[in-house]
Amino acid sequence: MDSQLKIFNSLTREKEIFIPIQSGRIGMYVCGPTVYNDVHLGNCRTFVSFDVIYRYLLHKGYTIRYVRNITDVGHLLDDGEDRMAKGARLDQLEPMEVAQKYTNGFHDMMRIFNTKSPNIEPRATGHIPEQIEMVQSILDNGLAYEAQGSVYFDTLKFIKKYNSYGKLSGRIVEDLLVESRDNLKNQEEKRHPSDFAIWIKASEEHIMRWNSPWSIGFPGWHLECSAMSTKYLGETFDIHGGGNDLKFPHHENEVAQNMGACGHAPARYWMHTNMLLLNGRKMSKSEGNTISPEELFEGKSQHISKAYPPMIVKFFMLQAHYRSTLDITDEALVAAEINYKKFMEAQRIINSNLVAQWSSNEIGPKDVEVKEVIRNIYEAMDDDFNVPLAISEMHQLISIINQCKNNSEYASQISQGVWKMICTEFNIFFQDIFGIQEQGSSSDGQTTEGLMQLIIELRKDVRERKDWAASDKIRDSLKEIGIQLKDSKEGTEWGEI
RNA sequence: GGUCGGAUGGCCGAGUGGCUAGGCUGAGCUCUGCAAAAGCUCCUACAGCGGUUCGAAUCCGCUUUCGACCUCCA
Repeated sequence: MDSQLKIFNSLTREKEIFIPIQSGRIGMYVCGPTVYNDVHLGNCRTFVSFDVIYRYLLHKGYTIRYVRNITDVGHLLDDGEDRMAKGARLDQLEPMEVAQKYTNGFHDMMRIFNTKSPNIEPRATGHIPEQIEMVQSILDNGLAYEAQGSVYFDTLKFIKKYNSYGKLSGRIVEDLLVESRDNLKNQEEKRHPSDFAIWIKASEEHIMRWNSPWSIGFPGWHLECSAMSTKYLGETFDIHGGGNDLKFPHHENEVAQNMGACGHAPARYWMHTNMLLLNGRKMSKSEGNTISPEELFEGKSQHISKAYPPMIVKFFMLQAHYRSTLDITDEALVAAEINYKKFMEAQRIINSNLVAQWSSNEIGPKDVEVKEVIRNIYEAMDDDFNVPLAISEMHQLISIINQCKNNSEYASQISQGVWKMICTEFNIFFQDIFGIQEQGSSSDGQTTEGLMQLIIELRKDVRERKDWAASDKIRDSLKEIGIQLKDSKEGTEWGEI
């Protein structure tokens, strides 16, 4: 609302007041997935985090261009083989088929987590000319050199010219300069170990290859993001995000490339999400310490006791700040599940007219308290998107909602306007900003609702006759198939367990 | 080894130089035919050792310990 948005900028390691370059407009680039394998949960956490950030910025009224790339080329394996090519060999598919398959899978997962699509989702392979142009610009500026068909970024010259290499990731240039790595391919072509390839000549067996002024080859590791962010957001834009593990070398080199080509850094605010942990360690495809989204959803993992549907997993993720690590434990997931249900129940109360009719026509004594809670939610979000704190304030709101529902006298202490405010703001945050939605039910909603009303009606007759045995049998049987009945003075309600 | 970031109650997790986040679990109570839900109450922690301060979990130093990055990784 009125308070100023603060963002923790990785560049300065401080929270800064966010001021967009162009008033009211934001350009945001987030590093997307490499589509040579199924998405893992860690990716999901990062993209869920940025989704909430994106949604909150939208809610604040900004016009945003949100760009998130798909990396389908250009990353080397340890053995020097292109990732996409390796995937192709394993699956006996065309490289682009592999990319498409996993891109589809990624999109499905983003939909399951109810994240909004970026405005542009560019693919690295679709921007080879732009990348070649950028290589040429860097060469023209004297910050790269060609060696046997490959082009390398000249970190020594870059450091001499700008003295800013290592700023983002906190590297010490002197250390970098003495560093030496011997297991790197084409080491002998480099003038210095810290130089990195921006164009790589393809070996004979390399499948993904494009023509260029230097060789038939493919773009370097970090070039795509530089080229595509520049193309769609301009040479300087507002926010650049990604996982913490991309800080070095990926983002550091990205900055160098942009400065090398355009003369200035690409983004004003760099945001990094922290890692999702499993057993206290980073989830990692290459180390095998992982639990897949599907395993979580289906409960098929040694690490968990039961299945956790996507929205519960998402809610679990939101309970930690994006810059904190989050360790997956069964206990924490159980807590998230209970909380999720609590929120869904509150939403149901809000959407019924019950409380509205009890609220006061005049200013109520509780109004101030409610407004305070709502203000706290906004303040939490404005303070570097503190979602967990915002959620804790929403628990206060839920407590008020529940008391209103239980107690018409309590409800009458809140004015109609403020009750409406509770409803509006709760839905804004829960649905629009956190992007939580009802976990899909297996059966058709309307039919179930009708059947349940009938059963509740019949059971009411039984209860009026004080036939508790029959009444309990209905309730117990329903419970066995996952439906919970709740009796109260106002009647009986039902919900899925 | 270098760089960076953590260490908060049974568990998860915010935050701050003094005004005891929040949630989950556990115990008790209210409501209720009994359940369930909800409400109320209780369990009050900041790794250790020094220092700065009227006052530190919050600032500084050291120690222990964990993690991330330094190599593809969200």
